[in-house]
Amino acid sequence: MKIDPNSASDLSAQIAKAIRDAIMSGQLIVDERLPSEAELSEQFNVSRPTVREALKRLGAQSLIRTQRGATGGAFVNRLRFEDAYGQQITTSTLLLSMNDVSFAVACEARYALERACAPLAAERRTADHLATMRAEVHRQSQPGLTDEAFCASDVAFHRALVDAAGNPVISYQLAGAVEAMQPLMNMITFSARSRERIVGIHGQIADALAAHDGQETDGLLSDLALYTEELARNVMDARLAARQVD
Amino acid sequence: MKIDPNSASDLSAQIAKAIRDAIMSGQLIVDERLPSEAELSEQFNVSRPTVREALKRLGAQSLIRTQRGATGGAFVNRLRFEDAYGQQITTSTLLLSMNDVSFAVACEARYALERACAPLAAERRTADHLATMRAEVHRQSQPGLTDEAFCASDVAFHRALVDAAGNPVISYQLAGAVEAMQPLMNMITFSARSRERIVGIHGQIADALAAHDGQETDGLLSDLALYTEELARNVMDARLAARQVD
DNA sequence: GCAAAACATATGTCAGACGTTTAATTGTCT
DNA sequence: AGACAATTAAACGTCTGACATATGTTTTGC
Repeated sequence: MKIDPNSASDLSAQIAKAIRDAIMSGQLIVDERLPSEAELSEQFNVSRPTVREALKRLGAQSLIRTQRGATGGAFVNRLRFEDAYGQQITTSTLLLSMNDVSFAVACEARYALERACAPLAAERRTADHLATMRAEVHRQSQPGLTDEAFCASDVAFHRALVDAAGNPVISYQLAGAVEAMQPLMNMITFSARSRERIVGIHGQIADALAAHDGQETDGLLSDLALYTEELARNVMDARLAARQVD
Repeated sequence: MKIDPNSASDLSAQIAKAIRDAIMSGQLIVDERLPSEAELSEQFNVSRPTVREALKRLGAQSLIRTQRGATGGAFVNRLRFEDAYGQQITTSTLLLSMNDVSFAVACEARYALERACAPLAAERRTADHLATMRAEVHRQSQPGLTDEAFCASDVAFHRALVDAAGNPVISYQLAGAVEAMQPLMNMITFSARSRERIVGIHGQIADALAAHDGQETDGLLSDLALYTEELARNVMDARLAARQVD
């Protein structure tokens, strides 16, 4: 682990990279303790604040955790799927909001990926997953629900569907696609009729999964995708019309 | 943007969270300049090093960039898909290596998601995508290629397939799933016969995409998934047998 | 009028110090 | 001897103040 003091980039960035590489190449293993900040600053020939900045960078990526106290220090973190979810969602959300990704593109991605786990979910769904989905369907059917609460429940429903596939890698990858859609969905105002239709499809999806029918699930998701895009198109058209009146 | 000095967590973590929330909620927009470090340290009532640690955390997530000099400072970064790829791949790779994810689970996830973009890729593939895939097929068929080079070419082939779907959100989400498989694949020793079979399927996939045949593509990916898992199983069995002889 | 020098501003880095947390050690009392 | 309390030491968390460096702006000099 060495750094180049003459390089253009920041020292703290170089140090962070050196340690990150050591972790990814297996030179540093899970739960291993890094040298103390004082020792690292000696090794790299930099000051302690610089080392600390590097460690904070790694901490932000959940690559290390720090403990205070006598036996404290920085430890290589076992990166858990749950930890990674948050980052994945943050990043996905920002990517969509900062890159003018159209609703259609985001929606296509979400449903394409979600349909990919339909057969697995149909095969492996547990009673727990079904119960979660039924509960969300029930919540969605209650009148007086705000649009935002409706969307949140929608997300919860679809996450249960994805989790039902029983593959943590898939759940992780799709967390971003599903959750990042929520801010976009929140722009839609759901009429009582459109809610009814969506909740109806959700119920049918739960039924299909209960019957272990992957093809039916896939078809229903396809319907839902088409309907969601239609709703979004209507909203956009209405806005465009309103703007032209101004 | 306020922080609680009595909270259990670090001040720098709180400050980072406050700024991150401001970015995600739209209070800070792309390319907007944050107050200088000195100003922030006054606002939050902390020292400059503490502010700097917070900024480094955000920098590690590509949420901000910093510039030195007179008109320098920290700016809200436009998060681009390309920037996010790297983080996505790093995180996915570490998740697989640190959580005892079996080859079968990772493989299932990868092909399930990849098959999801088969119909889109078949519809939208450009001549460019086809050319890239053909070139990789050609490289893979050359004798004398190391196993690692073969795997790298395999990844390049599949990325071209994913990109052919023409949906940046899908490309981003799958970058992790596809690239993170490479270290796992590298553990497999590819015999001449198994390479021949894989390259054959790759060629057929390119043909199917050229013919805009999504269903055929999907079926071929399914075949490839099954064969890859079979290869991995053989490797595992061989290792197990070798260990029992010891 | 224009080029070069000086200036102002902001980040990057350093040095040293003090506070706080935590575990291990030591010491004392029962 | 054993249990509990006090001390100590190690490490991170934070602060202060300073200097170095990069860079845009202004002023100066010709």
